Amino acid sequence: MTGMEQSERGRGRPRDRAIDDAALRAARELLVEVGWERLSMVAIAERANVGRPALYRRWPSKTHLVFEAVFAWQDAPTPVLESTSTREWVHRSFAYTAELFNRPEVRAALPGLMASLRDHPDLQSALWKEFGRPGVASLEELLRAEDRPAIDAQAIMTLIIGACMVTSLAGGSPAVTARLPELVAGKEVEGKEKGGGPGKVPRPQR
Amino acid sequence: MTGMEQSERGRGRPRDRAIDDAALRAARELLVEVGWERLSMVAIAERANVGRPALYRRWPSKTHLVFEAVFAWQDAPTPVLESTSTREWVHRSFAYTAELFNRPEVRAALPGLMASLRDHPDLQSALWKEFGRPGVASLEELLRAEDRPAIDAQAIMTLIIGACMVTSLAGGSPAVTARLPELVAGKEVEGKEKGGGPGKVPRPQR
Amino acid sequence: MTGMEQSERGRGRPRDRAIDDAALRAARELLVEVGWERLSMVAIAERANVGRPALYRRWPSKTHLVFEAVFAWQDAPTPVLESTSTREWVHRSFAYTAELFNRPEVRAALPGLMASLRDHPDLQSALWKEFGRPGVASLEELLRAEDRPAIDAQAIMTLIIGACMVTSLAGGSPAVTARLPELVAGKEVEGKEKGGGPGKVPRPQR
Amino acid sequence: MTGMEQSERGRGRPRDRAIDDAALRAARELLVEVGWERLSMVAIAERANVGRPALYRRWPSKTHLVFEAVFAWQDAPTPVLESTSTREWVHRSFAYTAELFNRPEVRAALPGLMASLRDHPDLQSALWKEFGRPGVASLEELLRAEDRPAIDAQAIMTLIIGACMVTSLAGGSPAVTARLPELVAGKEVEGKEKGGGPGKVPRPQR
DNA sequence: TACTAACCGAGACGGTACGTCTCGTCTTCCC
DNA sequence: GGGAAGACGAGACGTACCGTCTCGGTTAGTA
Repeated sequence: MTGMEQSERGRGRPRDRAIDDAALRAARELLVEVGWERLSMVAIAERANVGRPALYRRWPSKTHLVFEAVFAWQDAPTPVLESTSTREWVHRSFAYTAELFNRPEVRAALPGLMASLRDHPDLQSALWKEFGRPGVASLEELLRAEDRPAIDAQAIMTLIIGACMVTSLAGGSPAVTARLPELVAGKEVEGKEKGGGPGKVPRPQR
Repeated sequence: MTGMEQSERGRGRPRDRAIDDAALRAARELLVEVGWERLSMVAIAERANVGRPALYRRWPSKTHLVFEAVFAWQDAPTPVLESTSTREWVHRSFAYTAELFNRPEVRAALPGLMASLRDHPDLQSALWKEFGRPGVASLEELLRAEDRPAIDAQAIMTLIIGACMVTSLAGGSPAVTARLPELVAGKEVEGKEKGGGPGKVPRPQR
Repeated sequence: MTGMEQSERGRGRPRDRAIDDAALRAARELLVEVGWERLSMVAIAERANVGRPALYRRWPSKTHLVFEAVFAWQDAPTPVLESTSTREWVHRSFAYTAELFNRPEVRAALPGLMASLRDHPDLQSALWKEFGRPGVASLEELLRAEDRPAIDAQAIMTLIIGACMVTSLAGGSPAVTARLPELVAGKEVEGKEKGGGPGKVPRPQR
Repeated sequence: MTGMEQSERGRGRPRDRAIDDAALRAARELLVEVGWERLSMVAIAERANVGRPALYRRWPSKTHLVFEAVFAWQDAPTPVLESTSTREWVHRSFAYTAELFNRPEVRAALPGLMASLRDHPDLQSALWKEFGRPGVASLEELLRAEDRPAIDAQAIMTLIIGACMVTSLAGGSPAVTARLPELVAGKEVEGKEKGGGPGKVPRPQR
């Protein structure tokens, strides 16, 4: 925030912000339409009505562009789930996470995200802190109130995210998907189940 | 007809199984060395001392080849886990799956493979049929013996695979990893959920 | 053992002569249909209902097969042209040669023939002796009778063959083609032309 | 008509003419060294230090490239022969064409080129238009001045090209070759065939 | 107002992988 | 042993994309 931006900025024609937006938008659209593998820079440039060098002036590679397109676009940062029990928390979290991972743009971006997670351990910890933290904190409280170890919070989160990821990427019958929350919520399966609450076993449809 | 279907089998020179093995081995090695992105069919063919057409005769695309290479269904088709209870089955399956997903070649291939799954629906169903099937069958029996719905078998498999995938790619502390099997196996298996304990009534927190 | 002919001839199954014929016929047909460049052994084998190895057992390469197909199939060796003047001889020879070079199988085979002529000087002299000799001899007589050098016989032959070759391979309007014999016959263009004899300018037909 | 057609020219990076030259030169060299059959686009690209796409950007096929390479229309587009009579024109044209068809690269390429002509009709017409056209126009003038039909221009060109092609590929004694121009030029050119002159009876030369 | 640096689209460049094709050989079963 | 089927290594084909580089032309801000 010093005065650097003056000598950096004013020389020559400034970059057209509209190109950034058009490119990112085009990348998101194409990601959904053709997938990560068949996404090409030339296609992005054409859809955005932009020259290819304009893209490379802004992002050093296709990967960088797509990553910004997907992740610098968070309209709603992980809502904190208000719940009164672990069971409820798990069901709500499952619903939210499943919806998130089944958005077409997330489905398209997931593999790339995972590849970068694997290759950049710093992103791994960042992910857990940023993405998981708020929800996990509230879950930990619930667990403590139920005399269960706080470490289960992250484990439950892992199960939920993993299951939603697999379902999103490799498919999975609705009957199976419907059983997942109950299995993770676990425990009082027979204790409270009777009353037809949220734990009611959904009818398999196929 | 005269039984022509018999003569259909032995016609022409049979394929050399050694080529299958050499190609799969080369794919695994290269996957670890250069990663999915820079893995090419010509490199596989060269390392395996094999012509490129011989590869395309066996696998319709790079994805199919790598898919088979990393999951190696041929020599050890997902060992059937002999267990006496759901709990034991889950623990064993977790151990096996975690080991599988932490092999370097699987870690290298997984994201790219998942990106390609979108374009190869046949692999999507193959994943479930070939990979999960044998173990799931034995699990279903155990579940039936414990009066639990058979559909849980696939759901449990989903939880295990998903959790191992997340752990493999996004990291995860050993303390968390160690809790996963227990959470999936559930607690009521042997003690039938004694009483009082954590299962009683969830107290509202906040 | 007794006679050598036994060990040479009688061992194993004798080759099927019908395969030779079918292959050569298929090669000729395909040559006409798709041309020398796109002619492939697999196509010949398929059309002849024959395995590819059976072809390689008989001919060491595609070139050998096609050459035999084209040249071991001469049904009528260069007819000797009986004429009473150089002019008449030239016109008749042009008609015959043009017809020959416009046969589809000759058009298809010509380039290959020329390539082998270029590469095998012995074929060159053989060609002139076998193909040109009979006609050239009669032309030399006619020339001598008209007080022209005998060497012109070969030169005239060269002009006729060359012109027909160019016309056959690269096309050429009928109006042009029709003028060729007159130009080669030369000389008495205005002297004897009047009487509407064979020198009359043919009408272009298309 | 606002002059937009002007701005059409300079768009994008202009093609590097040095690449055209390097590719054509490489094609000529390789043609002489390995022949038409074993000439490959990749070999041309390598020798010319050029990417393969750069070749396909310029020529739609190997045939087109070699066609241009051997006839080299670009730097010396069939020199117009300035002559004062048909006779002189024919002699000069024979000399030029004979030299052209005896260049090693032309001898190497001709048969393969002719085989490919069948599949590339555009080259067939190009051959007549680009190769024969300029000279034929000047010849037509000469013919008109001598009261001969203009159509003979193309016919004479056909005779010259054909004779040179045959001589180049199938050989031919020098004595025969030397007579060719005289036969095509005809004798009546200057003396109008009347009597005595050189047109009377051709003296045997050698 | 004029200069000038950085932008812009179009498109050529070298490099490289793709998946297909054909060649000539080799290998297996069947006759 | 001949014959058909078909796999094999080698390698060319033509296409697509990557990331870089020229082009000629535009668009600010500074002089």
